[in-house]
Amino acid sequence: MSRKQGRPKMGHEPLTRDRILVTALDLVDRHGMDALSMRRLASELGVDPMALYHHLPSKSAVVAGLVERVFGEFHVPSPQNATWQDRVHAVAAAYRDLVRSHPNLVLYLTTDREASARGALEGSEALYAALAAAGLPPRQILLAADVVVDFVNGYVLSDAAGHIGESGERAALVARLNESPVDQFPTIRRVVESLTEEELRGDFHAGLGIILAGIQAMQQGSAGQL
Amino acid sequence: MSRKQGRPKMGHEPLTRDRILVTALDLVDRHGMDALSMRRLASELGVDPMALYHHLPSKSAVVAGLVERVFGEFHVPSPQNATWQDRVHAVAAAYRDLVRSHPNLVLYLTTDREASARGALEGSEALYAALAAAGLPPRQILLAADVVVDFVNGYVLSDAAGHIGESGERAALVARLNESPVDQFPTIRRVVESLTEEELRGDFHAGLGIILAGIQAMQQGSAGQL
DNA sequence: ACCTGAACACCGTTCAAGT
DNA sequence: ACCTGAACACCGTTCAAGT
Repeated sequence: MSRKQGRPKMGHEPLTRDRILVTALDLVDRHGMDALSMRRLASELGVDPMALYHHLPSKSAVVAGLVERVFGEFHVPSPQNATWQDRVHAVAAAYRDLVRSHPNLVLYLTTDREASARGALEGSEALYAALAAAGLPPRQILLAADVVVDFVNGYVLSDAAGHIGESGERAALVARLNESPVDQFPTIRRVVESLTEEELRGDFHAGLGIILAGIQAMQQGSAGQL
Repeated sequence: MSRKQGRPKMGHEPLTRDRILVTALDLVDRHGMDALSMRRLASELGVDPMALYHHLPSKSAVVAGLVERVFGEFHVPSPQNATWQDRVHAVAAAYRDLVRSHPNLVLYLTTDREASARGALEGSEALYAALAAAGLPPRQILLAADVVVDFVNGYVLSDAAGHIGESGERAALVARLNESPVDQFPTIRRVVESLTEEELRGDFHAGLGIILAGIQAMQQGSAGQL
């Protein structure tokens, strides 16, 4: 009688928005965004596709719900006795790890402002507070925070794209480099050839460190003008 | 007899990969990614949907072709008598403008390494050369370039998302801030309330300036260690 | 070689109907 | 109130057939 394998669930537990989103997130984590369809999601829940529409108005609402849920898991660290630099590193790393835990959702996590706003506020507050502790005036806090956020979003996007496509971070670029005439792109060639595999890897905290040094330079520059 | 309005084209000019991509890019620029389907693209060209498959193997090949085409238009500026900082600003701004000219494609432009690799090489060479001119050793060139690239990608993504969704850059965040209890997010509140509308806007070159200051600090720090 | 048309296996969503 | 089932207007892609 059972049309599907071992699932003991008989469809008894009531369908809820939450149960739908949990299943959808699992589906996306396991099989990617392309696997997320209302029909497949419904069949995963053992339910008629149209039943979903009583809890979520559309597919895009499902995706927004996923982003919201994931950002709900974003618990911002606030290390004690830490420099403002360490606090920025901690928030940024927590965000990077959050996105890494759902790499198939990265495009939506970094892009859907509306759905991520609630969770993003907590991260922003921690970031702004760290920059305020560094002694920056409001306008510089805003500028500095934007740089950090844009960098981190760019990083996680490139990080996740590397995981989704099988090629390592720089593989596609190096492949094209090797296809090109040897007299082209001399600087890239020199850099790539003088570094080991290990040194070619990106470094999140090193990159962030450059930005924090720049923030410090900006702050000291403007303090000098006072 | 004519089923469509005014189009004088009779389907005479032969279907080519290039003609397909030009039409596809126009479709995406005008109506967004969702409007790009093989069937609609074919009807735009006055042709049977399956005709497309003789020139491009799949829809994803069409999208990759678009990315490739757009990056083909990426002509990297190399200003004369410019500081290395100005050269980085120029390359970054050219890339930003390129993406801005096709905002509906931003997700694919920033994400599809494979299709963008050819065009990205020219930008990278200019960037690496500028950083080499700044006196950085290879490993630092790589790290610094990654920071610049990740920042710029994060920026254009957020910039384009602002244009696609109608809300201005920070609108969603401020909206949620106003919905929240007034004792929450004190630092964000203080920053947002002390700035004018104008000062709340992001600033691409200011952000990039912070990063360049950080690069300079890193370089001087390591030079001091020699 | 290039284009067509029917067909297959999917989509998201609306609407009327069931309990 | 919540779920169902048929139906509509789409998809991408395969395959056999036309010229």
